[in-house]
Amino acid sequence: MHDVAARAGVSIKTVSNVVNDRPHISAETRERVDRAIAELDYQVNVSARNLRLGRTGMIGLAIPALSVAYYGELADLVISRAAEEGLTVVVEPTAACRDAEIDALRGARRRLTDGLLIAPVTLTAADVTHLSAAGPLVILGEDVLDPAFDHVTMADVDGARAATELLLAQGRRRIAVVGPAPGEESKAGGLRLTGYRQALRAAGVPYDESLVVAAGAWGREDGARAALSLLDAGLAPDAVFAVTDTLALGVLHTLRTHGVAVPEDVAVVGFDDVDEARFSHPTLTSVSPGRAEIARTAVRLLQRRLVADGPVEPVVHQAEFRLVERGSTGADRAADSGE
Amino acid sequence: MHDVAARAGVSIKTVSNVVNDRPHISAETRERVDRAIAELDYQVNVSARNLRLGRTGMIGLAIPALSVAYYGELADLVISRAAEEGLTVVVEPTAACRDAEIDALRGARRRLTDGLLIAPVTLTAADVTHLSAAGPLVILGEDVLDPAFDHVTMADVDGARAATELLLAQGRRRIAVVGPAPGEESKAGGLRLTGYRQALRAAGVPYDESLVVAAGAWGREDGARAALSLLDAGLAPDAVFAVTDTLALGVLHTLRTHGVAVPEDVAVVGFDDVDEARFSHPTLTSVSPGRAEIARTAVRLLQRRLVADGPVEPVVHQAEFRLVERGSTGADRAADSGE
DNA sequence: CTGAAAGCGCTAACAC
DNA sequence: GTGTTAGCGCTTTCAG
Repeated sequence: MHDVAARAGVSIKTVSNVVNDRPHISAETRERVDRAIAELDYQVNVSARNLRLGRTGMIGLAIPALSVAYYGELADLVISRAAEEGLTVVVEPTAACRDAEIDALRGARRRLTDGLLIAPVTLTAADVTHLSAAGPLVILGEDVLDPAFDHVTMADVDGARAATELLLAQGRRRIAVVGPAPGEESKAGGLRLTGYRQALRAAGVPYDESLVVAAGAWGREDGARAALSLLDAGLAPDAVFAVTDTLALGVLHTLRTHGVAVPEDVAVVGFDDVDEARFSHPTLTSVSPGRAEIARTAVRLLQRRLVADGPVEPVVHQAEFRLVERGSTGADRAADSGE
Repeated sequence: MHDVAARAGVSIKTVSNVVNDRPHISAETRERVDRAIAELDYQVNVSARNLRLGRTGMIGLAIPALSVAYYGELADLVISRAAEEGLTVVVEPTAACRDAEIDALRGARRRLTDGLLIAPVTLTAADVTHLSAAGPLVILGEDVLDPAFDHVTMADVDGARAATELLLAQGRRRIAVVGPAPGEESKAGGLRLTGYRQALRAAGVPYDESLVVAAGAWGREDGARAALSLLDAGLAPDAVFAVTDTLALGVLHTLRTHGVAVPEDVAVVGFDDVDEARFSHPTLTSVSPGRAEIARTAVRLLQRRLVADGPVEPVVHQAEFRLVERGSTGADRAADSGE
């Protein structure tokens, strides 16, 4: 910067002003400085600027893993939105592990970033003591852990209700649910089960607990196994609502290998609307949780805290969902793929 | 740090020594400093340290997108290896777009990081002029763009040959290839086609160009479409080698919907060994390119440059592949999933 | 509108 | 073994 100033025949302060696009600089001076910058191939030193400004321009994104389709797609969106705000994202995979989530909250990495976006899987409301570690924070996820923090949630209950209503409208009455673990009322699976029950109640269809199958984890194989247990038990459902797309894809697999026609014999709906749902066989009807809106809102809320002087009123934002109908509920599939 | 020094009754320099684990510090002093650090909840200022040291402790990872399974899985591994080296990763999705790839190489972000790992999709050897932008660099990918840089490649040719040999050993003689675009000899598709041809030649099986089907892009739907064109053309292959798993998954889809039994009528092999291959129907035999080794080696090569004083001799490293046999070539599927 | 000087928090010579 | 001191490159009062 000294060199640039010397070459342009101005003071170092003027160079700084030009670089930071300050007003009150004569066009002629600005041009001279710009030329000097170009000639010397000068680039500002980010570390020095950060030191002086007391911020790093970076935010953390703590999620279970990038290899999980939902989070990989979310990360792409967050990175893109953050870039528009001039922010750089550091991804911290937590492997859905409690220690890693706490570390994201309190660890050294936290000092490296100005703020944190975290999608907690294992943390509970009781862990908010850990969250008290200072610094701007936005929580992504289903349940509101502590209303003292910003939350960006999705419409688990309403989305699940809409999915169930679609099945009911087709005359389906024995609608199985795959995924919810007992006792997880406030997590995604539990909330989505709540939406399902609301739809049943509104339609006057009795709730049959034997049609609810837990799935262990949320992988394809868990869905396949759950569907198998449904078939083996002779429960003869005429529809399945799986609380995630990966589970639904596993369900589709089992139904296919057992000669059950989808959607004729059994309709299937998932949740998440991952890319793979557009290409499965049949294509998968799913609740799109508004990933783009979630990413956008999360970055915006965090940025709001970054630029704020004083304390900021916490916000809970729920993204709008959309039910995307595809082949697994009999929708026209012509637009879905090239087949 | 001043406060810590004051409270511990030592100089600021001693605090620095303790924090950085320097030798020649009496246990007693160290303990006193540690206590003061804990009491004051002191954390080093990363920006200041970086400014002083002239480095940031961060590396970039430029890949097409995290939502693409292969790259999402790779990113998880790179982040984990980098963390072991004390490095923080900044992911830069390029959307397989030329401008974004050049920006990763020359843009402002480059100044923020000490080094860059890039998986170029559009850059060619001619673009090495852009690569000349200073700074440690490791190139991930199939072809060697410029031997002046470190490259971490995978065994495209050998892996494809092994895949083809497996099919030949089963007596398959009409082995279709899905994916290679004409004129991309040095890209992944072309290299994998080369391996296929080597295997045919070694087995004395004539190369039939009509069995090679380009696929446009590398999505599931592209594979489905390519398989359809094979069937429509009445080419009656008894096996398909798809140059990526996503293509292979599309191929499986089409075969299934057309009543072609896999592996009885047609065996299928993919390349990449993405997680989804373990759960498809049937499970997919695939060439595992050694993702873990690629991630490990790439981080190691970059770190080598980061710590080096003078110039470093460039290295080209090819990861070891492994052919993973699954249901789509008739392997025992018992271990693959819970079904 | 531009210049001079101070200092962000840390590390590394160099003395003691 | 430990203390003193001089910057790393930038932004920013405060003068002019």
